[in-house]
Amino acid sequence: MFLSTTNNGVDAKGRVSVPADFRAVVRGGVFDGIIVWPSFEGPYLEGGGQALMERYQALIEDMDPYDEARIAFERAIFGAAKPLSFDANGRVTLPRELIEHAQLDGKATFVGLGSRFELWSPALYAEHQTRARSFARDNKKSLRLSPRRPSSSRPSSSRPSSSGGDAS
Amino acid sequence: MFLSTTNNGVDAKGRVSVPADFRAVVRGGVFDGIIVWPSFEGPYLEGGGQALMERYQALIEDMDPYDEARIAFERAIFGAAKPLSFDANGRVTLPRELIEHAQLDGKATFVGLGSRFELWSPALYAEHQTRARSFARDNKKSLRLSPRRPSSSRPSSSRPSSSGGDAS
DNA sequence: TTGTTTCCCACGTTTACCCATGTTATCCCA
DNA sequence: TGGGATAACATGGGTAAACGTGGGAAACAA
Repeated sequence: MFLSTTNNGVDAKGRVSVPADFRAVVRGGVFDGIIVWPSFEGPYLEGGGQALMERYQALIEDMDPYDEARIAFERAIFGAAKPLSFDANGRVTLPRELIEHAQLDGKATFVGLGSRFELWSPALYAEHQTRARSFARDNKKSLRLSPRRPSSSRPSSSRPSSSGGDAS
Repeated sequence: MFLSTTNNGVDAKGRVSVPADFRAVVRGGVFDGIIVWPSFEGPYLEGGGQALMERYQALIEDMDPYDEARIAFERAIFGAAKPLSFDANGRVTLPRELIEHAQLDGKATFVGLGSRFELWSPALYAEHQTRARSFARDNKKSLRLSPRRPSSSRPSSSRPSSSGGDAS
């Protein structure tokens, strides 16, 4: 699981050290590296291991072969994704397009997000963070613990809670 | 898996370098090359390795023999598909009709789409790329990662083979 | 012949691999 | 508990191989 935030340098060749924790997450797959693509939400990159790509592929292959949404996703995700393999020291070389998209200039911030991660220019990330914070403050009321599991013994809905194995 | 987008040159002889990553995907089959056909959706080419063709064949053979859609697919894909073998440097020579269909003029953009790829004129692709990205952004909610299906133990070549019509 | 296609070689650029070094974190033992 | 040794990590740079590209000779068809 990709966790926490790390700030690493990007040298003149576009190389950046992937945090050791992140490397440990993707270790073991046939492809020893990460897969990175430009976000279509803003000036940052998204990434993950090969397993993440395979999950996307499984999702997409469930759609109709010539569905418009399917083709759009294929082009937006697979078409823009770059597999970046680790060198002997755990670094990857970011292609120029990705550096430009994220406006990286000597530094890059890895943000772990569980099943995937993001790569930001530190300045842009700080800005994004403050905005996200104030957004969260203004909208915190909508962040209640959703009706995930009414574990308090009140059988309000007639849902027989199919998987009852919540042994935590 | 075909990933990322690459822009390569098409010389006067119609030769174009297939990206090394793409070559690695199809390596190992009996036919050392790619199979390309004109898309019936627009001015671009579609392609893949021999394995992709076999998957299409399996799909089509599941349709009724005289289904109009089946005949159309057979003509559009198999009838127009050209196997292009690599030369010593990993290039293929595009036939004239394919170059004309995709309106290639000196440059060609390979777009990896997971199990297959597309070949575009860079200018035409740039146009479609922006559309695909905004479409994907607007519809990304339909791409939920969470319902991870437990049946994905075998990533590729999901040949059902249970219905015994497989008389090879 | 003339035109087309296939094979071969040569070249510049880019990339991946290799080795070296400073710094931080971790461990062990006094 | 503190300090030193040691390993892990991040970083910098040089070199050889891979990659994309161009052109020409030989084989083939018209």
